[in-house]
Amino acid sequence: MRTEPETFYVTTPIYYVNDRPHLGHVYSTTVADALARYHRLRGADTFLLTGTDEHAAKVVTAAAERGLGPQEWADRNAAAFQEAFARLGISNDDFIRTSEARHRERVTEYVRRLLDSGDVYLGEYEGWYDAGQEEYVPENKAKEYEFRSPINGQPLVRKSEHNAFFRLSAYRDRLLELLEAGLVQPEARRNELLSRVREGLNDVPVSRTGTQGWGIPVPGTPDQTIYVWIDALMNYLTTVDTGERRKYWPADVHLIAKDILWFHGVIWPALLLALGREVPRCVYAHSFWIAEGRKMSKSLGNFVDLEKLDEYVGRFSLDALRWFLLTQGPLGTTDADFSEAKFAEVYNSDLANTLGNSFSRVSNMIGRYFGGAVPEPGSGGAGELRAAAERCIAGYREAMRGLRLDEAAGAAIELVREVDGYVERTAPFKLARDPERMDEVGAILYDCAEAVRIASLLLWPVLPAKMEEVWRRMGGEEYVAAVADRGRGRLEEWVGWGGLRPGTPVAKGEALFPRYQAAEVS
RNA sequence: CGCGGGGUGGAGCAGCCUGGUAGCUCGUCGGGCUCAUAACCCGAAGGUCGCGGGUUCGAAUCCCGCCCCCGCUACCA
Repeated sequence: MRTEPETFYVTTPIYYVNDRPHLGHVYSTTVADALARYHRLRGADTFLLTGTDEHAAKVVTAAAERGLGPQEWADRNAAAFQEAFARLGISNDDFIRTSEARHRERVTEYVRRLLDSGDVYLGEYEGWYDAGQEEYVPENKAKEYEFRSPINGQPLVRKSEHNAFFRLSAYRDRLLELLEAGLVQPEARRNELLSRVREGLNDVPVSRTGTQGWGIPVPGTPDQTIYVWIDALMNYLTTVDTGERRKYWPADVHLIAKDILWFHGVIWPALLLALGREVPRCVYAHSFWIAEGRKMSKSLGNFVDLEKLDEYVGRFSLDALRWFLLTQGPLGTTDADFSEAKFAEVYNSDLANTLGNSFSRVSNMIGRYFGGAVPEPGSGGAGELRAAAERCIAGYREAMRGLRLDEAAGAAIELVREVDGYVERTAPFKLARDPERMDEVGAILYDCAEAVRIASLLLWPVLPAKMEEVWRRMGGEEYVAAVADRGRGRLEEWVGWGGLRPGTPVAKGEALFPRYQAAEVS
């Protein structure tokens, strides 16, 4: 027996505070939320972290354009993320902002330690500088653009400055070991990093100058600021590096998108090695959403923004949005398309026709034939639905272990489909015409209701509000109470066959997911 | 240039590592049922598995070459 409860720590990227929240942010965060909910449901001591990355140089300029100080501007935008996530029911346990004292203090401490150990050293950085953009252009990119600014075509100049460097090169072999052991997922992403790391690693500059006081100073070298990326990565550790929370480290999953894989799969683990801290168990990089078949970009102006998402929530419900994101999203290596037609199709097929309708027909029959109370199970022992439930639970568990949320949801919905097939084959509505056979009808409906109950538990991480509604309608107040306010459940015990008590009142209620009829265009 | 991923019925995907009936969801067509949200159940049509070679008794699967799309590589999760 365990004495300490098992912990589960999952993070989202911290979001660039100059951005307005959009589908990408919502997706990463929703995936992390569903994972966190699953682990809470099964009883793990879970910590879900999200937040904002605020020390970029462009924050200063964006703020200045609006006549604000960087902190003020960051405050406003961070609030927009917090509000958005609250409205979307995200169950984060904390929200870290890199401009907060708790973060700044610990980052300073980590960097001081790295300076002491020699993993960070002062040196000279020389490279191709784009004066117009006030930034260095990487060697290969500079070459590609024939040593002219990719933005305005002006010649790049050779420039050098004093910088702090991180001795990344020293960690090549240990990084390879970690990657080979499966640190990064999915496999395709891991292979990308493996081949790049095998080619060799350079030490990387980890400080900047001229940040106008915005950022975290390098200890002992106050004219230097810690490079925003390094500062940002450390959030995952700073937030839980306290007496109370240290039990959560190392993180079980850093959930990210593929564009920031290099920092999370290589630089961050190396920094942790240098700090003598454990590395995360998994860095999971998902792919991107495209919108209506086209890449989302600022130039096309086709970002699926919060307003658009709110519109979907209004039309289909928040859980429906979660369902679409989590079952159709780009968790794997290919990008996924966010399209209205696809959304409506998936909604009707999975949620209205299968899940909602199945709950509806089962609860209706219990109402009609048994006065709305769960009948007695059959004496001959549960039949095929029990076997189906056990199979689906096993598939679900396995999928969750591999972070395959779509597959986990699929396993749960499969159980609901089994209920439909079972009702069709056994036809309780026909048997019920014969008063002699009501025991038989009861046995069938008990199994159906029990399978629905089990499916609702499995589906909760993805569809929390709607499944809680199901629980309220069929005597699951215990579950509702347990998971309220980030509470923990006992999934393994709850999904055991026979948990549903005969006599429990079952209410049919309003349709859980009303069928969606697209507006007719004539 | 290089490295990585992908190309499978109308759509979206699985299968490929560990060769041997091409599977799932949706859509289409036909039938059934009536407890249910015009839902549910059964059946059918529809695929030269990007192209060309090769290995093999046998290739979607292994090997070689080629074509196209995507990522690393403005902006972006």
